[in-house]
Amino acid sequence: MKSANRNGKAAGIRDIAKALGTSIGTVDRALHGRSGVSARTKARVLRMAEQLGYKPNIAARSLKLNRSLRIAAVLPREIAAFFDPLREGIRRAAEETLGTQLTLDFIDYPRLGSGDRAALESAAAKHCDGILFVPFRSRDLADVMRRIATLGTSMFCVASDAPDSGRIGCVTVDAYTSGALAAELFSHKLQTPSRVATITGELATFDHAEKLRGFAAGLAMLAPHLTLLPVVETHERPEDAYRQTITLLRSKARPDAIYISTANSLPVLRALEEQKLLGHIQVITTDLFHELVPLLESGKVLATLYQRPEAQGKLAFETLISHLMDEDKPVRTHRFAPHIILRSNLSLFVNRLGARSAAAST
Amino acid sequence: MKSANRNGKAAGIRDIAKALGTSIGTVDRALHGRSGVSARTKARVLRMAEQLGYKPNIAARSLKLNRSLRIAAVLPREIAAFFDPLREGIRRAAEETLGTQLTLDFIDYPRLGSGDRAALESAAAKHCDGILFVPFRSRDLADVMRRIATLGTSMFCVASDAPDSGRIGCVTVDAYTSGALAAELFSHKLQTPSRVATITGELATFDHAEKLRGFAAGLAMLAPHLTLLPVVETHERPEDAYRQTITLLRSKARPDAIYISTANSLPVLRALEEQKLLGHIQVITTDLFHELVPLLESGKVLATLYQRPEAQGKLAFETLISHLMDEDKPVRTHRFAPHIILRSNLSLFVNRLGARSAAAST
DNA sequence: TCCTGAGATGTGTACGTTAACGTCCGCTAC
DNA sequence: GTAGCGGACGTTAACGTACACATCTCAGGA
Repeated sequence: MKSANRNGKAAGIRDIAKALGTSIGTVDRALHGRSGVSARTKARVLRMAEQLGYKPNIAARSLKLNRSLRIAAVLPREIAAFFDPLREGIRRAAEETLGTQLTLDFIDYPRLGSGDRAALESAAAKHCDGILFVPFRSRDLADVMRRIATLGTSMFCVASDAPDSGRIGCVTVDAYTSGALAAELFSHKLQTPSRVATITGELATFDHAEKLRGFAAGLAMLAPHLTLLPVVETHERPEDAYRQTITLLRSKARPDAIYISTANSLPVLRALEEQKLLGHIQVITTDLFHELVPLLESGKVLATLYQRPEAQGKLAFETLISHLMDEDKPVRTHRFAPHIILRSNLSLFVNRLGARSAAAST
Repeated sequence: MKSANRNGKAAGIRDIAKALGTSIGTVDRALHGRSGVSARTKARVLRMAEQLGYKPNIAARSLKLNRSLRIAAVLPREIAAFFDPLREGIRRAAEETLGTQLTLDFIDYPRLGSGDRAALESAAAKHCDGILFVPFRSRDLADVMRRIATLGTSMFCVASDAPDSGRIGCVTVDAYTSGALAAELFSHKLQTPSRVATITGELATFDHAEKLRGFAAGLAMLAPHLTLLPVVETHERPEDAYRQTITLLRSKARPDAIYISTANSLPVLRALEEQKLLGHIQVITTDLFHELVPLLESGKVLATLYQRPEAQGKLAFETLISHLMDEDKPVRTHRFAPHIILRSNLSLFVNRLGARSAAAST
């Protein structure tokens, strides 16, 4: 409305200078709070800028500054169903980033908990401006993280948080809520007294512990008729997960429902299928991948809590970049609401897996 | 990786020229497919560009081109709980838009179906490059839309679709899925034969009809034990909604569950409360606003299907802009997955309402 | 009185791209 | 033979900003 004053063109720094009969150098100094301007002149410039509705031209600025940023994304290859889309989200966000010449390196390591430290070190050796990574077993990594942070690299967490590690921010699903949602869904579906079990990855990972906390709290509040069995911790090892599930299913206190709070749910589902219990035990899983689709379609899995890896990657990257471009801008840590995927809305999410569908089938 | 070849700086148009011993003018013509370059030279330029990993500097381009776009967002004031955040999403997206000097006009009209045509005309009179708006009763508006579109203004739909209206794209929640989700949630909660009712706004609005189609299909597929009562159409008039609900609740075939597929659910909820049926009849609503919060917290409303107005606004704006900046880029129409809000994840969404909370209470 | 230094202000260049304009050259029609 | 023309290419001036540098002013000490 008022931003264009005279002729429809937006006011620039030289318009301010002209209006004040001063030079663009002075205006520049005043606007940026640099030294070398008298208080009086500075005030006049700021007032005139306000009056003309001055908005800096970001294109011109970033052309002039011509910054270059180097970002590394240190992520595990496994679980691909989660980390591939997360990488894709980062890649897409990077590609849409304007105003800076940026180099994005993906540094992969085999699995969560295996090679992450080394990968982090090698990323640090490249002297990046920022590193995106997953703080699995956060306490073990906190020292490395803090060291890298003091070297001037901004550390940013995705997929799990690591409080008190020198990280400048993080983007995760709200883990507590994930757990609570699973509990609430069970509370609606199971209307008679039942036993529910939880199978998790690594309790030393902040977000996994949070999920279980949320689940237990949700059960306590919404479903007093549901009994929570002791947690099963798989440490993300498929064989362990399978064996522990078999043991669980053969135990006297066999659960009527299972909440799998890690994306590594396949071994558990395999055990359930082999014991012919799929469809008889209510199951809520975490995240989405192709093997899960038919199970959701047939109702053998009640729901899955989708952690929106692509959206996480995108937002994490954008937040990190925005911090690097503008140091004093406060960095928020974002907590995503997980998507509840049921049969009815499954198709909307399967489309996103589509691209990889062909690749997976070869 | 390979994008920076010699010294770490990315290759520019003049690097290509230098490498080829030609001029930047020629390179520019070749890269943009303009006339005035021989086929041979053009091929050499393109090859060298590829080889050097040339990426155009968008900052420089947009600085030079210095385009200015004028966008109008034609939206109703009612229902504020939906359209205020939608506006906010548009505003925020506009503010983050780089590379163009844009003017964004918000043109408001009282209510859906009341003043929308006039508002649309007044927006068209401003000769905008693009218009964002809500095609309520799409068939009635199709002729206006087509006419404006032929005048060179790109029409873009939010919140509902209007197929075959000359619109260049749209962003909505997947309405069919919304309805199907409501049905699925009821199918889990109501495990004995029951009657379910639907209360909608305007069946002539594409998305409202779709929701009911999805709801009916979901019931048929997942819950044969649930009987669907005839639809109640409120035309978004609060008094009608209230009266019709009272009639419904007093009828012999009183429903055990109600799906309200319009954001205008307050009159219905008031009727339910007055009849002391809140908590006894399962209710699923659409969208989120402050009055709904205590009802969800207490379990009197089972769930609400959140249409993510802010995200819709943001994406709609971004898609429209991206089309206006780059004509030949194909415009996708986006279908959002609605968020299922239950008690457990309510807090994550209430935070977004927070800012308006204070304003609403004054 | 002149010199010095510091603070205040003006000037000019560069960032990479675009597009208007200028130049060269070979061809054709007279 | 030459004027006219058009295709192929080179040159250059912007776009708005940031910053290094030049210039100016004025106070204070020698």
